[in-house]
Amino acid sequence: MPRSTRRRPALAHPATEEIDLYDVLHALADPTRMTIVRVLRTEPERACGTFPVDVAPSTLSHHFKVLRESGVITQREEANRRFSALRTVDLERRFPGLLDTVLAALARNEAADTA
Amino acid sequence: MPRSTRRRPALAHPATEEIDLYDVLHALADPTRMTIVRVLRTEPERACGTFPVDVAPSTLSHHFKVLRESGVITQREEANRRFSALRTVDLERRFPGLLDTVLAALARNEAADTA
DNA sequence: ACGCCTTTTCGATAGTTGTCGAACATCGCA
DNA sequence: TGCGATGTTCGACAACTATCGAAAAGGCGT
Repeated sequence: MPRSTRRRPALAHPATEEIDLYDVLHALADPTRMTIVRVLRTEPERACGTFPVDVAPSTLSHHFKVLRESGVITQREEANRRFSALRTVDLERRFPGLLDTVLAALARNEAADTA
Repeated sequence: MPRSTRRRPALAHPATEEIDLYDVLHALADPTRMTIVRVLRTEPERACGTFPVDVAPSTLSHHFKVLRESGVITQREEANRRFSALRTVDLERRFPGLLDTVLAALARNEAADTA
C-alpha cells in the first residue's frame, strides 16, 4: 500500500464562488507574487523552487500561501515537490477578464519602467 | 484681487505615464476606497465629505490621499471644499480596461456576498 | 538506515497600514 | 472680527506584511 497520497493536511483552496476580489487584488499588488503569476501564465504548472524570484525559500513559501488562499493559484503535491498552477478557469468564471487585463497592465507597467 | 487661487501647497498627482500598477492595485484593494471609486464612477466629481463611508474624517482624508497619489483620482480645491474625480481617461490610457474590469468584478463580488 | 533535496513552520524584526482623536488651517458668512 | 463648516496634519496605536534564518517534516536514492 502506497504510504503517500494524502498524509499531510490538505491544502486550503477557496471555492470559485468564494474567491474574494479584495484578496485577489491584494495578492496581485506585490511584485514577487506578480512574477509568479506571470510565469505561471505561460506554463500549465511549475514546482515552487523553480521560479525566477530572488527571495529566501521561507519567504517564497509565504507568497505561495497568499496566492493559494486568495484563490489565484492551486497547489498540488507530488512526492516532495509542490506544483503550482494558475486558476485561470475559476478566475475567469468569477471575475471575467480580470486576470487578462491585469497582466496586460503589468506589461504596460514594465514597459514604462524601462523606457 | 481674490485672495484664494493657489495658496496651499499644490496637490501631488502622478503624471499618466507615471501611474504604477502596484500602487493602483493596492489602492483598490480596500473596501472603503473601492466604495469611493464606485460612487465616483457615477458622477463627474464630488466633495470629500459627501461619500457614504463610515469612517472618521481623518481616516477619509488618508484614503483620498492614497487614491490621489496612486493616480486613481484627481482632487480640485474650491473654497474650503475639495472635489474628487476619477481619472478615467488617464487610467484608460495607461492601463486599458483595468478600471472597467475591476468595477465589474466588484459587482460580482458584492452579488456573491448577499447571495 | 542514512543523507539529501524540497518545502513548510516558527520566531523575530522592521516597515507599512487603517484607524482614531485632537489640533490646526482655510474659507464663507453674519 | 468671530463663528461654523470642511478637510488636513499630527501623534499614537494595534494589526498586518514581507523578510529572514533556523529548525523540522516528508520523500527519494543510495
